[in-house]
Amino acid sequence: MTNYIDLLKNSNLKATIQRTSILQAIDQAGHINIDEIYDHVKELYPTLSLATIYKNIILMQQNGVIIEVPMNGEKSKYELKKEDHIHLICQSCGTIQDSKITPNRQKALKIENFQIKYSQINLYGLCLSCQQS
Amino acid sequence: MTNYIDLLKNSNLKATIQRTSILQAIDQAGHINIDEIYDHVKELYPTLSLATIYKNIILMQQNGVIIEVPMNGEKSKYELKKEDHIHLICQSCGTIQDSKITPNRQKALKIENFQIKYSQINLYGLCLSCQQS
DNA sequence: GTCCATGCAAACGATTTGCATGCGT
DNA sequence: ACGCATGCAAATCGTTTGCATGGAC
Repeated sequence: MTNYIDLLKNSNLKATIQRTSILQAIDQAGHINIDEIYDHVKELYPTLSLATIYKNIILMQQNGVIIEVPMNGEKSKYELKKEDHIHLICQSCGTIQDSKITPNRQKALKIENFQIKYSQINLYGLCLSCQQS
Repeated sequence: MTNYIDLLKNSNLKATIQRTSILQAIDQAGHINIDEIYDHVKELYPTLSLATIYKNIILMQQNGVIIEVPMNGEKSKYELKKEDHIHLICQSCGTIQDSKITPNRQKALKIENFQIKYSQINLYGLCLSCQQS
């Protein structure tokens, strides 16, 4: 699985144990908010402080290691940076799935007179298992 | 232009002058955050308090009169509820344009095994006039 | 050894709450 | 007249900051 140390060094950040722990928490969860990162990381490093998480989340965003996923009403979640993709958010169970932006989709989203740098697409609804229950 | 009193009554909310002022501020701006609403509304009703805005924003969201537009990094903006649409957000000048979800787009976004209730699509980039400068 | 990162506690700012009064119905 | 809405001030919560110490390079 991903080597968090290299990920940090390649982004010009020192590889501290706090940072690799935060990345691990994000990677394992897929999409996770600050408090959840704190809960997760505290088990491995009980002395890690919330302030450190806040400082590093900002830093890692600036350095392109992670990205913010603003959530309707709730606190933003974070994910490791990867290709642009769509989020499918289940309103019933809360799980978030990723879905690719296919060439077809990309074409459909093209817009005259506006040059797209990146897209942020959240589709809210019901996942398969929640549809069935 | 929209009749804010009816809009409120149809949503089972009392039509107070504070509420119509808030709706007017949102409608005129198109997309606006809490502080901007406050600045705008204070000119018409200097006694209107921030607490009232917060309370009503939550209420009007619950009653489907307005919707939240979560913004990357910044404070959420709000807009009057209307058909699902795409937001084109200029990273240079900050303006937000709306763009329709055409049948073609809708089709491209369809997803197997996920039932979409509503979509939240923000495309970040450069608007025409900022591309030119 | 140097410089940056961490962790604590204090500061700050945004949002929420409780309650007495006012207003829409 | 009734019950909800408002506005103030206080309380609360999330986030940021300053600074002394520790750790990565």
